[in-house]
Amino acid sequence: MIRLAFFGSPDFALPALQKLAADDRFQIVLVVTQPDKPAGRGQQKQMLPVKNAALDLWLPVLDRLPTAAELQKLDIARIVVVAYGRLLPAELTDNWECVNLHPSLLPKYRGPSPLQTALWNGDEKTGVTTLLINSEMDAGDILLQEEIPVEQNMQISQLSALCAERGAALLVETLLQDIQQIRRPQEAGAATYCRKISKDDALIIEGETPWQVHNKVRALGGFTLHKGKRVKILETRYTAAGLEIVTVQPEGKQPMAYAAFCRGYGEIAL
RNA sequence: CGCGGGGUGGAGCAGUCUGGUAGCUCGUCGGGCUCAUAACCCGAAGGUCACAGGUUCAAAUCCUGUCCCCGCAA
Repeated sequence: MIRLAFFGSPDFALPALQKLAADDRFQIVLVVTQPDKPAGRGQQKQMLPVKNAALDLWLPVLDRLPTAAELQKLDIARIVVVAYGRLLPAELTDNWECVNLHPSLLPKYRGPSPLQTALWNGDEKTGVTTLLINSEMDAGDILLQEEIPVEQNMQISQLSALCAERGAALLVETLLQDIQQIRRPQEAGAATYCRKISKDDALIIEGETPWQVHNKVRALGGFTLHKGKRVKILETRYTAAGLEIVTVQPEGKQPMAYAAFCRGYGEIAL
């Protein structure tokens, strides 16, 4: 049984956590996650998805970074990192093999928003990569990689769920390999980076082509201003005929079909 | 106590400030026109105006309380 520490925070990390926890070739001896944050309407403190899931699985949870000394006592073989949310300190990466799951075809899209960026750019394929963590973000040696095709009308939620699932399987496979045997360095010159997404990126700008609008909507959840109100464009469909708005949500209102929206508010000019 | 919007026939909205017996664009049903239609014309059904209490001759509308939904932000 391979003893592991699992670092992760958001939904994307859940399939990996659950798969590893359910597999009796592995034993998760510690789950490390980000501390609870005030979130949502009302600013109540809320547990992050991984913390929640870990508690459900009766796994020990730590919501701060452990020191090397603390980890030493647990006698772990490896650290597994899936969307933890911050860089690991050198005292951890130097002393353990830290296996990270990254949802892109590295060295393409190093950084915090590979899935969104791939959709935003309208890429036809993306993928999942397992790699060793070093001191530079997403730049460590690649272990295993798998391509995933991206359909034209795929939404970020679907792509994310798909990559999380495939990634979890890839992670299991990786952890059973002889890591020193399969590691190969990234082609540094081919590296591209994606940046952190901000809410303003989702604003649909005048002059964008239908294809650009579509990609923005499915990647970031587009919004526009209509008669002074903010309107989210939740779903669009892109076909040979052009761009079709499917679902929309005005601020303070329930999501609604675009046809229904038009009855009350009039058509959106893009 | 983070900021804010909203709950009106099946859908989306107007009406609320300046109380006076419910309206618009659709949908549904019936009829008509047409070679035909998601087009056009005529007609019909369908609403406890979120809930409770209060003010008033009179409340969707003003006051108080409750429930529910949502946007921002983080």
